[in-house]
Amino acid sequence: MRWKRISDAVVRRLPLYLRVLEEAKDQEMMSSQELGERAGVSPALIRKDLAWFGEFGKQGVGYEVAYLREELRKILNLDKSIRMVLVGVGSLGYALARYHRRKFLDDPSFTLEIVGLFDANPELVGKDVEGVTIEPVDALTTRVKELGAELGIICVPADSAQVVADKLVAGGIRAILNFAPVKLSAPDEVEVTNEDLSLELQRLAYYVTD
Amino acid sequence: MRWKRISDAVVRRLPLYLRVLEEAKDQEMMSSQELGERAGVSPALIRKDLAWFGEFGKQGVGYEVAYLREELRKILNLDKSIRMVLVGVGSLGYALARYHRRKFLDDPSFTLEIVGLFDANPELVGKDVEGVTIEPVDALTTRVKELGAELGIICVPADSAQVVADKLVAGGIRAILNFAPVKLSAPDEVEVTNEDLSLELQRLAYYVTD
DNA sequence: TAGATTGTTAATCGATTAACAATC
DNA sequence: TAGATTGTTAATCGATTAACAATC
Repeated sequence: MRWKRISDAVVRRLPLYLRVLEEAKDQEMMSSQELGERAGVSPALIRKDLAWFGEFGKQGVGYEVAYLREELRKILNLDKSIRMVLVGVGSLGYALARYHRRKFLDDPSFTLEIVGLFDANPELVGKDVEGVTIEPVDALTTRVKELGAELGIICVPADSAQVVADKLVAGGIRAILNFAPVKLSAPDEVEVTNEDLSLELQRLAYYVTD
Repeated sequence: MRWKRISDAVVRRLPLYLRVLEEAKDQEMMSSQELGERAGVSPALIRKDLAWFGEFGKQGVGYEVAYLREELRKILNLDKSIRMVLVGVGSLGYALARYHRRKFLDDPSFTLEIVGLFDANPELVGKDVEGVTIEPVDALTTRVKELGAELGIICVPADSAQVVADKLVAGGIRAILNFAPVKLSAPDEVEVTNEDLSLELQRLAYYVTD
């Protein structure tokens, strides 16, 4: 799958469409109209987004739910297993690890697997979280290589986040989800998403005017 | 403070600017050039963003760090206390509650206060998290009113998120940060932000192509 | 066939960048 | 004063919407 560079705005909506299709398992066909209503997006935009990747619909009829769902899974690489590591098993890291491991163990169609957990605290090392043992963060780079991990989740404090990111990158990670409140620097090939909850709350405070 | 409707793209950047200014406490002045580099935004955009709210700089010199910082705090309502409630004290809710309570108790300039915690599980009710006691979710609406809460954080499972949101809205909440994997519906006056971690991971999977 | 809906092109809208006069 | 940087306007860029021919 080698498409031209697709805008992030487009990619961001695809998982949303996928979710709507997965929630409509009972249904045979779905129009861009209906998909749009359920996803909160205009029908024109949905057709335009999908057009970047091919032609998936039938004029006069709409999209075959099962077919479009599988095509979206392929586009998003969700048709194959994706290995992830999570670094920093504090309360947030633990919550995320537990949630995703459970989802992975429960649902065979959920292909995002946490294969490694790491922490700098020796007291946590050796502990088990839903079938994965916490390892020391020192050997992160080599372990990422050994595990073949492609996606990293950072839940460490702000001051160690960049060091961890560098190690993940050195280990060959392709994308990072960062919960530490810092702007990480990484090579252009590595996709970094900052999930900064403090920033988000401060933003919402703006809307709390009397 | 009654500005015309400011674009969300603008508001979203303000907390970022604020953070840079807070990290430069030692510094007297800062140009849009420098602020831009540190925040990862072009200098022109910074000047344009700030221009929506007034004139804060001096030509030929730049911005006074302490002054702009306080002005941004006023714009974002961070100069006054903001009361929040969090609903759903599972592992994610617990992690967020603990993190924010500690930050609030540690740092006197951090004005976002979690004043109420709620859960449907009777076993959790009565438990304490960093000085706040978990209450039953039944009385949510009246408790939100009593506490004067303005901002709500939803960490309940997907199937109860909309019910909780409705109760928060009925209680007079102004903004919601939603971690449940569903698109919530709420009146236009209520600002809803979805922090959907599964969607985010699925999006990142797109960038993990070989 | 008649009705409906796609894929796609053109029009619109909004956000970012470039440029520069004003001025500290 | 000379140099620098703001605030602001005009130009550009990109994303969304509207419209419609193609076609199931």
